[in-house]
Amino acid sequence: MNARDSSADDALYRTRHSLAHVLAQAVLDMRPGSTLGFGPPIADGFYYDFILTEPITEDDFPELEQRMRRILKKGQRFYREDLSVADAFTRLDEMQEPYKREYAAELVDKNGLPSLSFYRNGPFLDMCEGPHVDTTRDIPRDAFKLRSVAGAYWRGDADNVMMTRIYAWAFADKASLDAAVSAFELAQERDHKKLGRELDLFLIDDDVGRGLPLWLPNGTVIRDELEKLAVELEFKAGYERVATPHIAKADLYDRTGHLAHYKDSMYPPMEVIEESADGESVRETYMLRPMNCPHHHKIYASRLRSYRDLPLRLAEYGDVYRWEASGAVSGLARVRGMSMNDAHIYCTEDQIKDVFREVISQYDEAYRILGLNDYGIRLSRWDPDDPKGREKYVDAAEAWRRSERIITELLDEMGIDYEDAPGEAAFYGPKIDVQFHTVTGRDETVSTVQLDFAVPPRLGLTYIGPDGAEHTPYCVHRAPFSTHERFTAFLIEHFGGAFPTWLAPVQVQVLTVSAQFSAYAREIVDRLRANFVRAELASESDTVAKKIRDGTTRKIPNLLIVGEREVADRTVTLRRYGVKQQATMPLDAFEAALGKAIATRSLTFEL
RNA sequence: GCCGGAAUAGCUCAGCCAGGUAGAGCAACUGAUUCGUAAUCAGUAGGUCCGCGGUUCGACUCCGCGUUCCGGCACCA
Repeated sequence: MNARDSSADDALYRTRHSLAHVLAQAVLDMRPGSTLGFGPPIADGFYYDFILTEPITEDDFPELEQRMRRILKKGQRFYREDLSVADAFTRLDEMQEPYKREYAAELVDKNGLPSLSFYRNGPFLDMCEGPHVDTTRDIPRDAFKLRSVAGAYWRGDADNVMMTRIYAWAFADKASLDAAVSAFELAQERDHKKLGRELDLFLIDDDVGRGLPLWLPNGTVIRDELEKLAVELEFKAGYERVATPHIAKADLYDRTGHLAHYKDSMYPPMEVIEESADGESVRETYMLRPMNCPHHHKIYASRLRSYRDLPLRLAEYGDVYRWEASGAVSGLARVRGMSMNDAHIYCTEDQIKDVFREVISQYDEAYRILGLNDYGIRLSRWDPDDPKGREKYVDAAEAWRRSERIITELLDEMGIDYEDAPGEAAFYGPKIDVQFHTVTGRDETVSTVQLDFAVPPRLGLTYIGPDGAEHTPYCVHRAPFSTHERFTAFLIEHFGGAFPTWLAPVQVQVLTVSAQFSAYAREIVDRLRANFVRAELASESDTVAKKIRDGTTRKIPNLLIVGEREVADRTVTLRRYGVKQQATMPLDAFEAALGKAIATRSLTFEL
């Protein structure tokens, strides 16, 4: 069911898959009359979906686990049985498993299977491909743990019934289970919502609205530093910055096609009525913009463009608003108002590959600076067979094939490994998504490069070619730093809140051993601040131990301790976050090293 | 949006199951302390127990509705 299942024969797969059956048996025992969905192994365990007669909550887990262990103890043997299609259907009807029955019919229809396999262990019977362990005694009783209960649509389709999914961890032995559970708990500590509160980075206030974060001073520093970096990288690559308003007339989004595809996830229209000079009232409809491209397109279209002007690169950290589904909104990761690291590159078809190369190398540079390397590339393509395709994609088969071919060739030429993802394209064209594996165990799209063949012609964008005739440019959309919101959420978790000096809200905190040294401490702070270092003086009335504890809790990267010795020698004692060993050095040397670490955006701070 | 769970001081949480109108630690504030490496001491203040309704002599506690958050699913230009 996913890529990880290729090792279908290995023992752990069989253990997890068999445990799913054991869970189902225990659930049916506890909730007789419930019906089954799917119950596959997954990366760290397994789940099983049910329609339950009575809800199950996490409070039921101890009892459920106990029932499972009892089943394991019994040593139920797994028996496989292959039934003809007709017999299989009859049996599924007898079992009163309508969802399994539906799936069986589809397997037979689509794949033309001549027979279907069933597995029985003890009283439990399930239509299933296998393989399984020999007996439930082969499964370690202390290497699984129920994790959570969740809702999930049957077959992943929101038009279907909602089932109850029970997730569990399962491993080959207790040590692996314990390791996975404690890794999970550790990851919870890095949750950006938790760290965002603890480090005073942002807040979300009900009176302002769901999904509309307010950036606090500390968080704003991170935003500003990221934006500064983005602007530098873009400047070097020949981008020109523009600034455009947060709203536009609804008609514009009608012409681009955004309304047709995304109306439901836009804030509703604002109607205004104005009186014109001749006394007529003129009604106009405005919308909060859900993306910046139409505004940039209008800048492109504001004058006649020659092929000599291309590629033309327009960049803006643009604020956009999207009516994200209530259940999707979460912290900074998914919001309704966001600031996007946007740019649109207008180019000819011949230039597409070069533009992509340039953008990809910019991504490499950005990731290198931030020390990000745990990611994969996904080629997000059109899916011509998608039953909902008419709503999801522009209808232009030839243009889809053409643009996808260009990008596929490019990826191959660059020797980039990618995951092919039909059905993940934007409505206006294919894209390359950078999928990060986050420390909290999720996969998420952080950056993206998109090839848009559809919107420029709709807005009548043209350039004059060498042949003297009008042509339509392509538009490449790119956002290496995603939105400030999502990217910061990602970085908070990546760094666990302990940002490198150049990104840290407070870069240096100076602590005195006692208040009698505060003149020197203040001098240091003033000197650093004069050089735009975010330095501050720690509270005077606390003990040294307390000040160190506070600075460490706030994850300030550099604590400077000054006392009698430092004042006498004009030195500072540097205590780096997470580094046991301190170093005492001349103030000048510290300033020079710090200045260099900040200027080069160093992750480590070499002394 | 859907399924399930939760909401008590700025934060972390106890009290609620068995109704009798709130408690701790940290943070904050005030004072004392001036200290060499992860919590100095004392005091003060801080709560429409998410909101609205219902049951009850009486509701933080029970019930209903709503809001927000969390875990997932769906969605993600």
